[in-house]
Amino acid sequence: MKKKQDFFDRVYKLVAKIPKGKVTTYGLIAESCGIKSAARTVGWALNGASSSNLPCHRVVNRFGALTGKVHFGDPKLMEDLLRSEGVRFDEDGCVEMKKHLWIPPKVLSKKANKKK
DNA sequence: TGGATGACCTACA
DNA sequence: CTGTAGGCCATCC
Repeated sequence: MKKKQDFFDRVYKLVAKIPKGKVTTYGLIAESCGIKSAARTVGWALNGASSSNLPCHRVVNRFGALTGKVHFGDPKLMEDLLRSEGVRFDEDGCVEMKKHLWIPPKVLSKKANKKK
């Protein structure tokens, strides 16, 4: 059962590669891992990331809302971190994905090749 | 081994 | 267009 560990590793690496001041979504991470249908599992991966040095605060849901802020221990800390990086928040408490949404190169190539 | 849960997303009515 | 239901993958008990 080391393969599943590999899945986690993918998410960890991706999250760790997220540029500063940018945010990504679970769906994109899941797709980058090869399974867009496993967006939920991605959240689980981050669940363990909460205990790691990974910038899980850069990972948000499709709406750009900090869904896992509670798992950080300090919701305001998540906002503060993103704000510190230059990320702007909406009045709804969502991140400006239009300006800070970061998409993994793999997905970018795939989508580009897929001719959306 | 099997059932239940989870920081989600997509599809259909 | 809005709302509801289902599904997918992995981990935990």
